[in-house]
Parts: sequence; C-alpha cells; structure tokens
Amino acid sequence: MTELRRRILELLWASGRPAGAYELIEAVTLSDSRPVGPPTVYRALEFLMAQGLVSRIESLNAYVPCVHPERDHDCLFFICSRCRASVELEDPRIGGLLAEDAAVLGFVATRRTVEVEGTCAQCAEVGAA
Amino acid sequence: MTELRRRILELLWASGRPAGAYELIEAVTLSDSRPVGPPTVYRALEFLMAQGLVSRIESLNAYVPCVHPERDHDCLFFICSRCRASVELEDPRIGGLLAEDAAVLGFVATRRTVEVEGTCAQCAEVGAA
DNA sequence: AACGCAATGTTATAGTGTTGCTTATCTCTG
DNA sequence: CAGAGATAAGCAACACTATAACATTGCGTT
Repeated sequence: MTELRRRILELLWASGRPAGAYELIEAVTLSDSRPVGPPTVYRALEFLMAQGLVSRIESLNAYVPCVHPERDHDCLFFICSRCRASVELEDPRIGGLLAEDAAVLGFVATRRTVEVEGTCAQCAEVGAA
Repeated sequence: MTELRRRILELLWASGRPAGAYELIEAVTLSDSRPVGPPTVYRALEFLMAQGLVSRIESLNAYVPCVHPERDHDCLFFICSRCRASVELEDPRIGGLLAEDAAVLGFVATRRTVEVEGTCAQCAEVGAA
C-alpha cells in the first residue's frame, strides 16, 4: 500500500458514492496540486480491486470502496438512480444460486457482477411526498 | 421495426457472441456500403433494448440478442473470457432473492444486471486437454 | 401544398480506458 | 556503499465507447 493508493482509497470513502476514474484523477490532482495521469489512477484502482478493497460498478463505470475488505465477498450493489448512492450487500444465497447455475452449464466462474438499479428508500420517500 | 433495426438485430444473431457498438457500425456500413454514424446504431440499440429484443452486457460494453424476447425476463449472463461467447439463462430464484433484499432496504428496483465471468464448458475442456 | 412526427444522417465532442516507454524508488545482495 | 532487479509512478499519445446538437428525409394527414 503506497501513498497514492491510500489517497485514492480515502477519496473513495470520502466521496460517499461511486466515483468515476476521471473524478478521481481530478481529485488527486487537486489535493496534490500536481497533475496525475489516467494510467496512474487506473493502476491504483486495479491494485485496490485486486486487494478486494474496491469494486467496480459496471453499469456506472464507477468505483466504490468495499465494505468488508477482509472477507472474500461477492459484492451485490443497489444503486439509486436518483441520488447516485450505492449500497453494498452480502447475500451468500445469490452466490449459491449462481454457482448452481454455473455448474449446470459446466461453467467455471471467476467473477460475478450483480447490480440492481432503482430508487433508494430516502429518495422514494421524497418522491412520494 | 424498421429496416435498420432489423438489420442490426440480424447482425447480432449472426455474430454468435456479444458485439460492440462499433463492430455493428462497421458491419452495417459494410453490408450497406454506406457509412453509418454512431448515433444511428446507438439509437437502434436503444430501441431494441426497450423492446426486450437485445440486452447490453455491462461488463463488456457489448450487446446480445435476447433469447426469450416474448417474456419479461431478467437476463442472467455467463460470459466466457476465453472464447468471448455468452450464454443467457433464466433463473427466477435470483430475481426473487434480489427482490427480497431490495425490500429489506426499502429499495425500489427497476433494472437488474447479473453477469458471471469465467470459462465455458468447451473452453475449460480444451484448456484441460 | 403545408404541417407534424418519427427515424435517420452528420459533425463534433465528451467520457472512459489502454499501450508503450521512461523515470524514480526501494530493496536485496555482494 | 555500489550495482542489479523489481515495483511503482510519470507521461504522451492513442483507442474505444457514447452522447449532444442540429439537419434532413420520408410519410401520413389535413
């Protein structure tokens, strides 16, 4: 874990919601008053993802810090299309079913992406009011 | 359903695996010997997706024809990272679990993305041989 | 003919991600 | 300490993916 990687992880935590790579590039550049190029940030993200500290949300092209880095969890994201926040959940049953389906196909799974888009509780309330 | 949209859908079926938008642009341009711009193809894809005839695979930035356009199905994709093929499956249990989890969060779901990356049966066999 | 509408065409640009190569830094070993 | 090897970061250019903004076509209606 290097200075740069730590900073990017902190920025992700501070953001409170999925952040795009170019947002991070800008944020690091600002906080460092020194330009940082895309490869630098993408490599740091790659490292953080390999460590399980960060996940990529495919449907947003964005990155979020993982809630339980210690566990080899299968991320499951609920993404609010209104406030752009995302909630990570762990539901081993989903992984189980996917493993079952994979087995039927003779498919060897290496990575799973499960993302649900919709409206979070707070935003749904506001919308109703 | 217009000529252009039908052609794009046919190209997707003919491809046999997820096709990128720019692949389609090129394919249409060739088959038509007339250049087609990105917006044209993206609009056609948008239409086809709205009809449930095509799905987008988020983790590949690619598009595939849906197997069961008639049913309002929740696509579940198994994507081989070796041969680039994808298999679509229907497993209502997954949707059920996701709905359950969403309910716990007070989350109103509108769209689901479930993608499993790995090695398909054929490729696993070849790899083992 | 004149209008309205949906689809498509055209140009430019925004947004996202990668390649290739160089430079720095760190650590190990002699 | 010097030098070798490995890892990380800097940098420039580019490739890929997607959308904005505006113009045009074609068809059905009045």
